Amino acid sequence: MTVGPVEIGQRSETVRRANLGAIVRELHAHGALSRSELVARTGLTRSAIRSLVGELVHAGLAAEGPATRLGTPGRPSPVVQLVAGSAVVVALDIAVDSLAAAIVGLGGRTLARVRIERSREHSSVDEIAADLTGLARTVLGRRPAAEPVVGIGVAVVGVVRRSDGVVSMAPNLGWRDIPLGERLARALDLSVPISVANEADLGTLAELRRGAAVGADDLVYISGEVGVGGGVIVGGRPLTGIAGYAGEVGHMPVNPEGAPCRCGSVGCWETEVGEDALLVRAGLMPGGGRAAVDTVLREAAAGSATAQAALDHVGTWLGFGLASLVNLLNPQLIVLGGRFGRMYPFVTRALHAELDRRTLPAARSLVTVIPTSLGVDAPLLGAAELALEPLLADPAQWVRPRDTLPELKSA
Amino acid sequence: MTVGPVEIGQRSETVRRANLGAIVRELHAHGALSRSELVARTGLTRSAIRSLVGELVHAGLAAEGPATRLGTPGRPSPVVQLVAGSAVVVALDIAVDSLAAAIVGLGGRTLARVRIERSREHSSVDEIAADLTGLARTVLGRRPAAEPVVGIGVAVVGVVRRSDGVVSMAPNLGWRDIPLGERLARALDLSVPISVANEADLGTLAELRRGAAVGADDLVYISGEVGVGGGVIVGGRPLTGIAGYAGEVGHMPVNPEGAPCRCGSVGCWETEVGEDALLVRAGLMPGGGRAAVDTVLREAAAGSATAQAALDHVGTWLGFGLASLVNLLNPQLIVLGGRFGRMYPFVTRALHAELDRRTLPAARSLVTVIPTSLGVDAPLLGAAELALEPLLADPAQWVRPRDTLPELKSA
DNA sequence: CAGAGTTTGTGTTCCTCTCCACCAAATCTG
DNA sequence: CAGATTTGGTGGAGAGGAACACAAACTCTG
Repeated sequence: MTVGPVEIGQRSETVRRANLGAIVRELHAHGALSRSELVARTGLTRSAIRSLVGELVHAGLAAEGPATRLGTPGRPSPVVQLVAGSAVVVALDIAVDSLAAAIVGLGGRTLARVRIERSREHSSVDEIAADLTGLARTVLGRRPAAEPVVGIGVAVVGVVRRSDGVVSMAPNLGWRDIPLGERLARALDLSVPISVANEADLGTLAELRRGAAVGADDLVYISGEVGVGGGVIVGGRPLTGIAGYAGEVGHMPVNPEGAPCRCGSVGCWETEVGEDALLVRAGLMPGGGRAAVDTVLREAAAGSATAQAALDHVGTWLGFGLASLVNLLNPQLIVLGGRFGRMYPFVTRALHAELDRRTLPAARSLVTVIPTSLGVDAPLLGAAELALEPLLADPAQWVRPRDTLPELKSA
Repeated sequence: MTVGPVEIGQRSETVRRANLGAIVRELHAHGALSRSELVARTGLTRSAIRSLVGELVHAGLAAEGPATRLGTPGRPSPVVQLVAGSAVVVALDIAVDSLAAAIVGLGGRTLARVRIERSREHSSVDEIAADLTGLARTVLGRRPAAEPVVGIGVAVVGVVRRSDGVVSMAPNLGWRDIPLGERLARALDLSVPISVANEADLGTLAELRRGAAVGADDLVYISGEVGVGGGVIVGGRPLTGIAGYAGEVGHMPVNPEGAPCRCGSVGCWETEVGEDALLVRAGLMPGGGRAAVDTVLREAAAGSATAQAALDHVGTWLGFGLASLVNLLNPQLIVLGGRFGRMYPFVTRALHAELDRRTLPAARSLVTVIPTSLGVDAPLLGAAELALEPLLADPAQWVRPRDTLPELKSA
């Protein structure tokens, strides 16, 4: 219910921008809304809504449709909707086992999407950049019309410096200090801003905007893939930290007696709840990927004590780590994503037992743990949201400024 | 450099309010500033600054003094300063071993202050409320003139629900679900808003505004008293969580094999780095308080291997827990407060070694660990800042609205 | 010591945005 | 079908900040 911080030193133009942004944000989040609903949601007057919506319509960003019959008395209110084709972004996802690209329009509609499997051997920047460029061209070709592209968002399994899109570390890819943003910007050659962020952080954003966490302003998302990632929403805003490295929950030290971690440390959370920890305890080979995890789940469902013990181990340690997060962040919601989402029914008992044991009652009573509602595409959707952010924050840039009012008056 | 989030649905009045707030906030944070410095800092024009400062002066919240000679060419700019006596708050602090009260004026000047020792036996709400009321009356009597009181801020060693000032748990006081805000409001009978918050959270705020962390928008503060508390600043804003319970770092589980904690859990961070952990390892009796800690530090300085080993243990575990926070929050600064501030020189080696071992290099390279620069009064100052917050956010409420401009014109 | 240059305060004018009041339109209810 | 209710449209009013021109005060230079 609040928009981002407004810079000090406001002018009337700033007000217009903020109000336009508020309207676009509401429409982006909730889909079609009648004018009167916009009045109620934003607190703006009918006159202001009329003027601003008129401007959006004139700029082609929004369209007004006929009123929906509600059965209530009073003049029906026309329904306003963002035009998905008025501005689109390219979303890219570099996951451990796959690459994906999508075209997503204003309002959040996916206009085109493609995902390919990726062998873990081919992880050089050149190969991945080339593959992604190909995917991007594919989806750009598949979009219905020549919708204008206003941004590129990239999700990547690695630690990313937000300011310039440098991947400072990605163990799954073997990358260190790779200027991914720059590389992809050059390869795609679209001359629009490019934003790169961590896959889990973007999954969190997607969950907040389109998934199970809509409306949860204080949120923790844990993504279990090969490694363990996470994202945090604080007061409705993504937690980035000073450089964008925040949310690396997988490398919280939890066990002083633990096993060595890929990051170089010992006893990281990931070494207890990561994919390989589960597989090894279940008697399987490490590195088995998603299929192996599903095997464990099937075995547990069939009554295998070994499989269930492995899942209990993961569940207990999940609860152990989550207890830290609950006591530290006092979140409203914890969303388990990635493999954890599928494991959820098998780990929930151990997880909750540990959480009950180790969290402060006050904070415990307010938090709910749920599985993700988005599939593998969560980071991809989050990347789209990230790329759309500038447009939502300041739609005025895309609105032709001062020839709307006379036209409105004469119309 | 940013003000708080502005509600959607802005009006011109909102703009004025935000700009007035920005000016007051700058003056509150930096003390005296010339008009031209205000222009530079806020981005507002000279005209706007003139009008807004004029209004503040007219309302008595600010005063303009003669220009300071800078030796630079050009017309000198008058210096604007907040009038500390124009609005004051009552700050209260319920610490483990002491109670304190202060009168703090706009701009942050402490006009009166008193602190008394408290025996740990007398911890009932009635006793503490009575003592605090007495202290408050004392400082209110000592203030120079009859400055108007605009708020009350309370720091307490316990977990506090921000919305209504209920202390949900305070092991040091033996409290559970105590409506402290309500009790104190009734006892003080000042008919001004009262805000209650955790002592460490308020220490963090004080450190951010008045201490070693000025300008650090992503900050972690760890306060070591009998227990271990903490506060987090994210993007310049205090992290509260959904109900205000955030920052309970003392109860992050860190050691599955650890000792039982007062909170009912096992292996909390507090059980490894808290006061008693140090004392017992140094061969002293637990519960010795500040004096006992100082004894350990003296012994270590004198070369005692036992004392230094105990400090190394604390330092290592401090680093272990801080590593979680660094990987999770990617802060710019970590401030060690309370007993940790005094321990700093003795634990820094072990702490940094552990931090180096367990944090992601990217995040590690950006974070600095420093001891606090504020003394025991940090929470008290933070309580004052908390109580002043509404005034800073919207000084327009305290400004007589619309009789300034005519006067300015005729003057 | 005087004039040039620089910086800042002052006051006016203009622009933009929002709000308010009134009227018109569309729908439901009895 | 008439009244009630809700909402949209329009024009005027009010408020706030920006831009501009001018005046004032200070430093620097010769």
